[in-house]
Order: sequence, then C-alpha cells, then structure tokens
Amino acid sequence: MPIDLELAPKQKSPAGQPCCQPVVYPDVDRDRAVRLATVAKALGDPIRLQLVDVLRKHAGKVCVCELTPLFDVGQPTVSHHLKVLREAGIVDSERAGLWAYYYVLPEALEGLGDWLSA
Amino acid sequence: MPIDLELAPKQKSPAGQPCCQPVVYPDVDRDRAVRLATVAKALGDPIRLQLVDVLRKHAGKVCVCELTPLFDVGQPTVSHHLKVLREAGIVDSERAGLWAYYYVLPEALEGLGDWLSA
DNA sequence: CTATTCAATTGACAGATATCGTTTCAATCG
DNA sequence: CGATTGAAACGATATCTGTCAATTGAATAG
Repeated sequence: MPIDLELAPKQKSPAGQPCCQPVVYPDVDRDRAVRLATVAKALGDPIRLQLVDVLRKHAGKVCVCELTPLFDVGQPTVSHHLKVLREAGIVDSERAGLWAYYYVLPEALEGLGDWLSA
Repeated sequence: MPIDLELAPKQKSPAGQPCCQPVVYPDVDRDRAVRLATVAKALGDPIRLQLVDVLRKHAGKVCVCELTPLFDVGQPTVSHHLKVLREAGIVDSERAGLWAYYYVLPEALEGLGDWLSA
C-alpha cells in the first residue's frame, strides 16, 4: 500500500550527533491533543461506542434499564461505562423519578470529527 | 444542559418482572462497533494522536528519529506507539535503507469520521 | 407513616491490559 | 568493524473491565 509516498531522503548523522533534527511539528498542540485523545479513548470500547450511538439518536427516550439488555454485561457495568462517557464530557444525564435519562453532548464529538475530516 | 430533551416516561415494573424491555437498538452493529472502537482506542493517547497528525500531513517525509524529539518519551516508546497504530490499521510503514517512513491509511480514519458526522 | 420494591450509582475486588523505561538485538552504511 | 536507525523483549507500575455487594432515592403498598 504505497499511497502517495514520496520518501524524503535523510543523511546519516555524524558520529556523536544526537540524531536528525525534526523538520516537522504537529498542527495539533499538546492541549488539544489531550482533549481529543480523551474523547477518543472514551469511545475506544465497543459498548461505549454503541451506547453513544443509541443515545445520539434517542436522547431522552431511553433509561439505563433499557440500555442494559442491549449488551452482554450487567447493569452496573453499563453504569460504569456511562460514567466514563460522562467524565469525558460526551454525555450527561437527567433524572426523572426512578429513571435516569442520558443524552449526548454534541460539541464533545464535534472536535474529534472536525480533526478527523480536516 | 438540557439540550432538546423530551423525556419518555416509563412505568415501574410489576413485582418480579425483569425490568423494562428495550425499545431501541444501536444502528451500529457489533462488528462495526468493534472496528470503530479499535481505531478510537488507538487514537486515545495524546502522543499517538499527534503522531497521526504529523504523519497525515507529511507522509513519507519523516523518519522515526525525527518524530522522537517531538515528544517527551524515548525512541523505543515512540516505536511502540507506532506499532499500536499499525496494529489498529491506522498507519503502515515503508523502509528505505536505515530509515523507516510511516504514513497514514486514510480509510481507517474515514470510518470513524463518517460515524461521528452521521 | 413505615416497610418494601425498584432504578441507578458506588465501592471493592480480581484479572486483564496499557504505558513507558531499560536493555537488547537486527539491519544498514561508511 | 563501528556507529546509527529502528524494533523487539522484558519488567514495574498503573489503568481498565466486569462482577458482586452495599447504598441512595423515588415510588408504592399496607
């Protein structure tokens, strides 16, 4: 898979030299990388990704007890995953009576989406 | 942050009943979720995300020894992160003499980008 | 009002996995 | 050979996953 690879030749460093100096730098600075990576990491589990997928399309309509049987894990585990998503700023929840309704905060996903399609 | 949340009321289950039945399902099936999560997980580290950021814009121009000084970790650690990215199918490498040139496989990122902006 | 039941969160735990440093090794070139 | 790029191997430490038990809080039955 060569893609459009046009190799830029290097020269071997003289003896004792540290190594070739960097000629390129990331466009994404450290802080932004940390933020984007936090979101990506939270999405880095199939269950959490499917949770976000459901919540994005059914915000306010689903309670945790309805999410649980969609997956092969117990209800506390689903709750844990939701907590991870909440701490990453991807979702938030509202409580009504016995039930907790989760919803996605779209801004959180926008950052990553923008970077991916930049 | 209420967003556009219109809560769908539930009823308390009768005694002994399992719990409310799910009424919604993920649009993303398990296999696709696993694939997307693999990519997201690999991007879930600031260094790896910045590596991808550099490589996307300078494919074939940068060798590993130039990437190393961009970060506060040693060369073996950079090599390790590149391996994680390679195993996730996000990058591949080509070797020319002493140097290894990495490049991003755009298809890998497209899947996640499409899902995020769907 | 009190006791019970249900939804959901939390804490503690074992097992798996990730991170990152040091050391080591293979390969290339002068 | 000697120096250099890069990867692999190993290990110490930390983090993640999923299960169980305990807890909180709201609704309901008596």
